Formats: sequence, structure tokens, C-alpha cells
Amino acid sequence: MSITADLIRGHTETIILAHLFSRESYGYEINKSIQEKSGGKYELKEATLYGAFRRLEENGSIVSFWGNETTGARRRYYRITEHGKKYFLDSRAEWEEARKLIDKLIRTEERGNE
Amino acid sequence: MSITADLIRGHTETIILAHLFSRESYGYEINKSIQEKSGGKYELKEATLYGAFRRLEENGSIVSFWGNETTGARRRYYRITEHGKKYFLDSRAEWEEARKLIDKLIRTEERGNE
DNA sequence: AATATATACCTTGACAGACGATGTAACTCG
DNA sequence: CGAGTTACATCGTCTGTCAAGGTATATATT
Repeated sequence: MSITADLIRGHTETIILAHLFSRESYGYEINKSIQEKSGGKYELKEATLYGAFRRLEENGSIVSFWGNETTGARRRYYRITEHGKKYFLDSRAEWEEARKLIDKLIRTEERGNE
Repeated sequence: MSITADLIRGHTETIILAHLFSRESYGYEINKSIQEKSGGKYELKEATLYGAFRRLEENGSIVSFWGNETTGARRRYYRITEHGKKYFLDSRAEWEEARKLIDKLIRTEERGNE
């Protein structure tokens, strides 16, 4: 893991919702997918993941239900709600703005000769 | 303030160091400058700012000293150290990586017909 | 002379998100 | 049958942020 979690902090819910925006899924799969997409550089810790699920369900962004697996471990599936979709799009827009701002704020002024 | 601090969280120190990278400065000025650069959309709270100064000084990234103002309120100036410069450049590189990763992770897969 | 505003510093207590550690349980493979 | 994988879940701790409060000097207004 080379990406420190401090930098991701605050984006966990958005990342999860992005996933559920495309298709319903379950915790373990979401986490594996994030690991793959990050090339192994980042993984959500389980406590973080399930904590985020709880918050998202509490605020009505997702709903959960047990899958009917007949083999293997049981899975709790999550599905994004309409409210969750809106919340996600808002969060993503906020991210775009924050990204621009941080880029601006951590740019050093090595131009200074005009 | 439209940018929530949760999204900036973890970048406060980097933002401060970016500022001190260009020139030595003091708390109040740094904060004002951030407000201006953000177009009023973001400001560091003072408790956050001074907390960050304390951490940065503790880990040797900055040194501080009282200015010799003969008028107005006294100022505590901060100067970035060599260690601080390295820390800043590392942090900025981490940000670049984290930014790419988050962009990737919150992108929805609306392409899916090939 | 009192009041307000701006500059400038600083601390305390509380909160929220992230994490390490730990636990449960079912299946799989050698 | 023991080790590894899949899969869920919680508890206590740590850390960064913030609201609220405080100190002090200088200038402008009333």
C-alpha cells in the first residue's frame, strides 16, 4: 500500500457509491475491485468499509439485503437508491472542485520574473 | 465556504508548506492568502492552522521565530527547512498519485458495449 | 472615552472517520 | 484435518478538524 489513507479520507463513501452506481455488489467484491483498480496500491480496511456502509444505509443512499447463495459464504448485497445517486453525483462534483482547489494551493510560485 | 474541509483533510500541511516554499510567512497571512486563492470558497480554521504549524515544527519541517514588528500585533514567522522541502515535494507527489487514483475510482463505467 | 473592527496569536474539548485487532462462520484444497 | 479463502462484523484507539473561547495591539468611529 503506497497511497496513505489520509489522502483518501473523505472519499470512501463516494468511491463505494461509484461502484454501486454501475451495479449492485457486496463488500468483499467492492474491496477487491478497488485493490485491482489501484494496482494494489490501495485497499479499504474492512472496518472502514463496513463503517461506510452503515453510514450510507443510515442516510438512505443504499439499501442492503442478504443474497441467496447456496454455496460459499453468505453475502450482504448493497444497491444504490435514487437518493444515493444524487448524493454520489453531488459528491463527485464537490471532488472536482476540491481537486482544482488543492492543485492551485499546492502549486509553488516559481514563476516570478515578469 | 462551499468546499467542505473533509475533502481538504490531509492536505493542510502540504498547502502550508507550498506557501512557505516560496517565501517565509506568518499564520494570519497564510490563511488570508488561502482564502483569496480559493475565491473565498475555503478557509483554514485557526485551530487547524496552528495545530498544523505545531506538527510541522515538531517533525522538523519548519522553524519559527518572532518577527520584530514595531507596530501592530506581533507575528510569529515560519520558515521551511531542507527537510520540509523534501517532505513537501514527497507530499505533492503523493497527492498527484492519490488524485489519479481517486479519479479512477469514482469514475462510473457508462461504457459497457463492446 | 467608549465601541467596533482588523490584525495576530493560541488552547481546550468534542467529534467523526480510519484503522489495528479480533471474532464469527462456511467452504475448498491438499 | 489443518490451512487458506471468502465474507461479514465490532471494539477501542488515534488523528485531524472545528466551535468556542481567550489574549493583545492598533485604528477608526461615535
